[in-house]
Amino acid sequence: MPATLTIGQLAKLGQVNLETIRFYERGGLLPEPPRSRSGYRAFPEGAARQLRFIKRAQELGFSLAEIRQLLALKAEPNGDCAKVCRQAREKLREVDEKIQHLQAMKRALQRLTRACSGNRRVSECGILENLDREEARS
Amino acid sequence: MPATLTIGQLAKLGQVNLETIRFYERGGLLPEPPRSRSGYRAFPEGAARQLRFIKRAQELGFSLAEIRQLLALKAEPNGDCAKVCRQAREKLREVDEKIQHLQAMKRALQRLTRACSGNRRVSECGILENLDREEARS
DNA sequence: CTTGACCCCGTAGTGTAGTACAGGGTCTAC
DNA sequence: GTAGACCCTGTACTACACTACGGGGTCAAG
Repeated sequence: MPATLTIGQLAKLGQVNLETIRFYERGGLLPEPPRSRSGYRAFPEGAARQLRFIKRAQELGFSLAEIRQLLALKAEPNGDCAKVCRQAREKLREVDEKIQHLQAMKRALQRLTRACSGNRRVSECGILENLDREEARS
Repeated sequence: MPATLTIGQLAKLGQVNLETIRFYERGGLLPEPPRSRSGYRAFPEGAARQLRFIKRAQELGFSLAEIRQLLALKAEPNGDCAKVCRQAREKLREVDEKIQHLQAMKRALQRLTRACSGNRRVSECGILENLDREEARS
């Protein structure tokens, strides 16, 4: 087992498309790896860790731009982690906001589905009437 | 006060960009309006209602493609509204799923922010460690 | 020594929902 | 009669995160 990975091996390991690796490299999310004589990328084991970091941060709702920032902070040898914490708290706030918003949508949709008996003609459909009405949604 | 609206008037009334109106027209969300001799669009009052319908459905989480379907159902004179209700219930389910997903993200972020005292160096940052770890998030 | 799997690069396309712009015509008021 | 506000068309651009493709080079097995 070699100490380095080809792009295809890294992609398989990280469960991502091979093009995604190149895309991340172009975007500065993965460092440019050394190359073999023939120009093939030879990723160190650390690349798999970094890829995992990216995927995990994504699952938490961080955009690639934000992940770039996190990686930059991580790379500063003597930086303190306060900025990282601030990022995480800010993201938490954003996620919370999205939840609030979706819950409002959910309540409105519940009202609508209750307004619908399901067997009337569209001309008397409570849902369509609601969306059509002059006033704000009731 | 004329019985018809110019595109600019409709845009102002509906609080959308004028280009959005043309975009909706191209996408079949607003019917092509009659034109003046000089080729200006002359929207009937109903266009403002339809625009409101679109915006309201959007607020509920419907995509433009779904709204196109709703409008088609609405236009069928003798259709029944069961399909509309199914759409609404399906959307409710989707919204609920998104909420679940975001709540999982929220919990994970809360764990992370608790793991961070805020004054350590990045090399000991609980958040970065967590994102970096081999195993699934704890 | 050829076949097939893999890799390279650069460019272009996907989907969603718009937004902007260039290069013109029209309409209203002064 | 001309300035300024409005309208027309078609095309291209935005953001986001990829994904695909064309045209080539490389590498290991048989």
